[in-house]
Formats: sequence, C-alpha cells, structure tokens
Amino acid sequence: MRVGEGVEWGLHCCAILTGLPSDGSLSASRLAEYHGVPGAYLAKHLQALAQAGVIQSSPGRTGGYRLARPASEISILDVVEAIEGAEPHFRCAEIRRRGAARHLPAAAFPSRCGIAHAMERAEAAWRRELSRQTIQDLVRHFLRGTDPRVRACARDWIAGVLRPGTPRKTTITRRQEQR
Amino acid sequence: MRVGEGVEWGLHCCAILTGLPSDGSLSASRLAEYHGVPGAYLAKHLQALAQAGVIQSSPGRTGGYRLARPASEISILDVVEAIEGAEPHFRCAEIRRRGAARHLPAAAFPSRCGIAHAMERAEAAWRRELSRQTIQDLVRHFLRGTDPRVRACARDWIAGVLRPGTPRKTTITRRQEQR
DNA sequence: GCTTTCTTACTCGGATACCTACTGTCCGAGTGGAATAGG
DNA sequence: CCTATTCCACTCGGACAGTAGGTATCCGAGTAAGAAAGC
Repeated sequence: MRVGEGVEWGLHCCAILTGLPSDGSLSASRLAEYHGVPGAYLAKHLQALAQAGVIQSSPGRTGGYRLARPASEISILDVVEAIEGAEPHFRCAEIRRRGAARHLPAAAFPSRCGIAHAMERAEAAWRRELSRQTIQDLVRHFLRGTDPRVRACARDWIAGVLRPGTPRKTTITRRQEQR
Repeated sequence: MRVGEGVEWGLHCCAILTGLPSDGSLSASRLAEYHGVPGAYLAKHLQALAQAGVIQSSPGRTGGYRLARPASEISILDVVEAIEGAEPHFRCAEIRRRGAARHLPAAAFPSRCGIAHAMERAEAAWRRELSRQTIQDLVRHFLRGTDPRVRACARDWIAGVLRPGTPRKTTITRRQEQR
C-alpha cells in the first residue's frame, strides 16, 4: 500500500499553476525543472490531470498547462484520483465463498462481506478528508507559513519563465544568454 | 495504491480463529484449505501476524495458530499493519527543496510540507476508522447477518478438523477415512 | 502392565523465483510565432 | 512599409523499456504424538 510520487508532483504543480496570471500557462518541462523531477515522466501525470479535467492543456509553441477551474474548486482528492485512479484500494476477492463454503448458494451470503464493508468505510473516511482540502488551501498554507525567501524564489521563477506579454525581439537574445 | 490481498486473508483467518476453543489451534494449511487460497503464501502472512503479536504460533505435530488475545482487543488496523507494515502510505520526497529553490537554506522551509500534512491527515482518518472496529465486531456482523447454512458450514468444518481433546486410538483411523 | 526410547509425520520459519504495476524514456503529430519573400 | 507565406522550434500525446514490490513456492529446523522396545 503506497501512494505513488506522481501524486506529490501533481499537487505541487497545481499549486504552482495557481500563481499564474489568468492567460498564462507553463509547459511540462518548465514545471519539471522547477521541481527537479524528470520531465518526460511528469508529463505523463500532467496528461492524466488534463484528461480528468483538473488542468487544461494548450498545444503549440506557446502551449502548456493551466488550471481548468479556480484553485478553490479543485480538491486534493480530485488530483489524487486523476493520477492514481478512482478504483477502491481494497478489492474483496470473496474468499468467503471459496474453500469450505464453496458449495453453498450465492443467496446464502449477505450482499456485502463484513470485511469489505469495514475497509470501504475506512477508505471513505480517507477520501472525505482529501476532498475537504483544496489546492487553494495548500497555497494559502504555503503563503502564510513559508519564509519570504522561498515565496520570492517561486514568484521570480514564474516571472522569469513566463513569456513576456508583448513579444519583442529581445526574447530570443535572452534565451540564448541563458545557455 | 492498493491493499494487498493478504489483508483480506489475514482478517478472515482471525475471524475463523475466534471460533476456536481456548486450547485449540489451526495450522496454516487448514486455514488455507478452508479459504481456498494457496497455503504456502498464506503461511507468510500468518508469520507476519505472529511476529506482530496478533496471533500465536505453536510448533510441532499438533501445532498451529490461535489468537494471541481476545478478539475484542484486536483491531482491524492491527491486522492491516501487521501484514502491510506500518509505514505511511504517502512519503514526502521534499521536492519543494529541489529544483528552483535548491539553493535556499533548510531553515527557510516550514518543518512540514503542507501537502504531506494534508495527506497525513487523510491517512490518520483511515487508520482511525480501522482501529475502531475489532475482529469481534466482524464476527458479530457475520453471526448476525449470515444465513444459518453458512454459519453451520463454518462450525462443522472447525469441528471436523480440530483434533479431539483426548487422544484416542481412533484418531488415526478417522484421518485415513478422510482421504 | 508400565516406563523409556525412537521413529515419524506434521508444524512453523525463512530463503528463493515469478509477475504485475509503478517508474522512466522515447519519438511522432500538431500548433503558433517569427523570419522571409513579395507586393 | 504592409501582407501573405513558409519554416521551425516548441508543445502535447501516446507507445515503448526498466525496475521495485507484491505474489507464489520451496525446503530445512524443530516438535510432539504415537509406536515400539525393554523392564
């Protein structure tokens, strides 16, 4: 039982995307370099988020990802289920009907195995807790509890990689200087 | 993210062991044949349960497993953690310190990443729910909601495989008759 | 008939293969900006 | 100088390997029951 690290990446990415201007977007490779994770693999998770409708992708040279709706309307559960899938963690194999009780008719068993029921309740509690907090809550927590230097770092990085609103000739020069 | 089937097996085994007389025990192979699961693999999980102190193992020809304490004092969480391990499902990789914020001192970050904190809360809710219900609750649910035929099947099977309290010469004959 | 010894069958326990699913990487289709050629 | 065209760099998207952890199996050490032998 283990949560894949894609969930952590996805949540961090959503948090960063919150800091974008409404018309801005960030590419998978930019998000990957900001977080220091492999870009091709992060792209896979971002695809899953896009398919689930959590983020929106725009193609082309200036394309990238942005949040599909306000951060206050994206729960952590949305992100988790988009990346890990919404299947239940516990899958009842109905072993109560195998072995010794094999020959008994299906009608002799209650519709739900008690063990499966107990596990489902726990999982529901887990999901409920995740659905309570939104990406906005995460960002708010970040803005309040984090050192100004870290906040400035994030802000400056976004400003640096965001394409300027009005294209100018100096754009290319700047790019080449970076190398 | 997925709960291994060993958890389901372990819970069913604990439930069956509840029906034993105080001096009785059941071997791994008997429990496996009752549930229709591979015996060698079930043995592995029973070992884990024994090491965690949930069940007790007795060696030798008449050995086997029995509950280490009353079923009312064994929570579902005890069984789950014995088999799956007690490590947290979400492991924060601290990617907030990688990438762009790499050069900032460790002191600039709050002690706990907000994302990790949110995930931990959800996991705590999951564990809390599992720790509320005990093996006894499962058995009670089984005794109440299950068809008499199923209950009789379980009872008879236990009576059949349990060694008689007072050893007699007929013991061997009985065994051979079963084959 | 009783006690002691021995055999034997059964138990648990850990070490060893296999297989699914997560992790990681690659290349192709598509798009929008920028340079360029023409008017 | 302005406009239409072409080109190209950059984007996403899905298809393709590598690896860790769960699944399944085996064999060895140990024990207690029961048979057998001796008294």
